[in-house]
Amino acid sequence: MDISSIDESTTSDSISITPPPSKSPPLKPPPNSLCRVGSGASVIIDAEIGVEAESRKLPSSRFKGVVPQPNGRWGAQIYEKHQRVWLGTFNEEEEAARAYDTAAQRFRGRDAVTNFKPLSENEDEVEAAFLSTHSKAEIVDMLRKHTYGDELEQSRKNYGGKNRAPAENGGDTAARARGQLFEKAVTPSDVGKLNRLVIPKQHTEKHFPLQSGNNSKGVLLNFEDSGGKVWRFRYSYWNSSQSYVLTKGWSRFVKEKNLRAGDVVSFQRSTGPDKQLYIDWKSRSITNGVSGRAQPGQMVRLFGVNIFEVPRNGVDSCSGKRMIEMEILGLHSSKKQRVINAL
DNA sequence: ATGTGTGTTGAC
DNA sequence: TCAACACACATG
Repeated sequence: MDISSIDESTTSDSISITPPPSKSPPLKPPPNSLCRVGSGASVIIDAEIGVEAESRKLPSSRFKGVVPQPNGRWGAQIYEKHQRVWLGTFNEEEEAARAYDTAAQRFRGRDAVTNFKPLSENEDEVEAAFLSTHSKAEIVDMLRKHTYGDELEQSRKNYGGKNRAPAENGGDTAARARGQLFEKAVTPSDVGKLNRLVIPKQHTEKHFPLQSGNNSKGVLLNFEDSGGKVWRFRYSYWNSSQSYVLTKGWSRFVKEKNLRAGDVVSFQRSTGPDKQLYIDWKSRSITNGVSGRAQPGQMVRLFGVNIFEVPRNGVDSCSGKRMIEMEILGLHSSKKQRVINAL
């Protein structure tokens, strides 16, 4: 694997790569003259003569960036700077072709020559935004893991406002990229004296590793918050209530973040090879003007510097950031609260 | 044992 | 830049 060598230069700047002058995308698949029979060794049938010829030769793909594999599957690859970037292997030739298309658009811009791509140009804005907010390495990683479609879908769902994270600058976002696992609006008991957070069952089964027989005492999970602070929670199953819960460590989080019933905690997991877990939170509804909290449109200032503008359109992903900004500035939690109340 | 994806080469 | 080919080596 050589993803690490992918350099990151064309991200937020407008596409400067010019398409090949003589070609006009999209590439249309040529007539189906080759038949792939079964899997493994290829058999090429000459349709004209009707003679079946055994051949060790692998069938060429009709698609750009797609190469046959010895076992009948298909590989996708793209070249950049004298180097091949492997995009993974796929069961279907078309699947590999789509992977190439995606990579081509990320590597070479919207006008890149592709196999299918410009078929649906309407909803492409979201995908274009998605591509531009992920590094090449991340996109390649998704393609190789066959998770690109899911990630894109996630991003569509989260596409509520314009407060998307800014594009990466040095290609360093590979370690930061994360996919949303789930969110929960915390209940009064989640932030009360029970010192636990109930994780909705459908989410635990989908996202969290605990298997009932496996670990009755639960496991310790590390979550990183937006300020880079790591929180360790015990994650376990409570037979009494038949629920999955975060216990030890949770109350400290509630206290430091000053979580209140109705606030939303969200969990993410790194999309990269490391499976780092992340936790973040946002206020229930800033527009409701919960006492002691910032109002919409208000500029949060600290030491004379504008650090955060409270969004006017209700809850969004930035609403917890004042805490984080203060953490960066090294304030203790008690002081943080005082600063907030003073705002 | 199987399959992936890299090393390599030569054409375009 | 690109795909064809062979096969080292990763994977289970």
